[in-house]
Amino acid sequence: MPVKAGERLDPEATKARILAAAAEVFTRRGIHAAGINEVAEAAGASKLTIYKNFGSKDGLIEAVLTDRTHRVRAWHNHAVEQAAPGRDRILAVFDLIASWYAEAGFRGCAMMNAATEDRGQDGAPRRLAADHLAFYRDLFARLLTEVGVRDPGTTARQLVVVLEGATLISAVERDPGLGAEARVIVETLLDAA
Amino acid sequence: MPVKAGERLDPEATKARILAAAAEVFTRRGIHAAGINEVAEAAGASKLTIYKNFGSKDGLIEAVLTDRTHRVRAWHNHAVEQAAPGRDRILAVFDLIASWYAEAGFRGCAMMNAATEDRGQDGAPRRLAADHLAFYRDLFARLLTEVGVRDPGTTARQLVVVLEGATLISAVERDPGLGAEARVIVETLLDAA
DNA sequence: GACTGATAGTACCGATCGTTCTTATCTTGT
DNA sequence: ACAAGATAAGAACGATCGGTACTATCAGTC
Repeated sequence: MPVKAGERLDPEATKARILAAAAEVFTRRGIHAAGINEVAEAAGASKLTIYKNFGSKDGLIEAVLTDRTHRVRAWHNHAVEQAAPGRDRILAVFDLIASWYAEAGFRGCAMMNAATEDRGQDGAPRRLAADHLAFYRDLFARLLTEVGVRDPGTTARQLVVVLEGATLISAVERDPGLGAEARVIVETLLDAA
Repeated sequence: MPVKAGERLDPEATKARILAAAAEVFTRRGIHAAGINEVAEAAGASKLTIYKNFGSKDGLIEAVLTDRTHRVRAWHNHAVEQAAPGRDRILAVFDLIASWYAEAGFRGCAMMNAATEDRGQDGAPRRLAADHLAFYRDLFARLLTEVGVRDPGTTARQLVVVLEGATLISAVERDPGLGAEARVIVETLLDAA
């Protein structure tokens, strides 16, 4: 048995490697459908290491989703700061998601997918999905306040509906064109706000 | 072992009973998470009968989704015909889904949920989900043509984005209020179209 | 150079999965 | 009365699941 263990002894790197592999496998195959063995193989890790680091499959799922939502938030915050203040900052969010839809292997929003797979359960996935939606709502509300709309909270919720609707349909139909469509809807809603 | 088999010998009724039970279990627990045993128990049917009627779990899933999309289509077609011609017919669709969100046990759109659970796969769920979206698109396009908007196809796609976005968020957040929110968005889009 | 800690690989466990099969019971048609 | 067909109940099967245990191998430390 050729074994070459202990190759990378940085625990943090190992953990990150498992997280990245799990995110990829969960996205591509679905959380329920993917097994721990599959994640372990994709990560080049043993199941022992996965359970040492994350305790259980649910722990791994929660860690993957938490990591994902933080990355997405940082991603949007950065893109918004890059854009010129005003209406462009709102549209920058939708430009970003339009490019996301066009990525190979795009399968929709990981948080919404996980919450959907869980249906009735009130576990971490649903909580993280709700938090994720709240992030978008707060981000939009802040940007809408900057441009001086009358009711930022209401319009922000509208934009979240458009964002998630376009994301879902783009994933189901494999159509990156939803990004452009969402942008048009958003411009209409901003004009009316 | 008290056994009372052969009680209802109407094969069609048995099939319908299994379909209804499977739809309920799949909705409440998720398609992957629910097992055939669970469906059989909920239906008061044996696994033999399920496999005789539907061949496999995939066959049952496809039958449940097909039945569901046909019911939803009939439901919307009927509601639209009841409403006065014109803009009200479009809003009637969203009034209907608003009441749907408020139903106990609402868990979102069965077709989108099934397609989401399946992720990458190109099986029946994804095809049925795409067909379901196409139905909404065609329905809206027809109603929008009636009210004489400039580009019915484009606006129809926008309304589908709003419908599915509101449905997804309402399911994740357990908030029936998304129905009213969707209606406001739709009115704005109609005003601009 | 022995010790320690992290790891890969793998066998293993009980549970559950989808699926098939057997048996007994019931209804219907003759 | 009896045969035929449908069904419920549930045992059984192989596969796979989440999770654990064991072993061998490596890097770094003393």
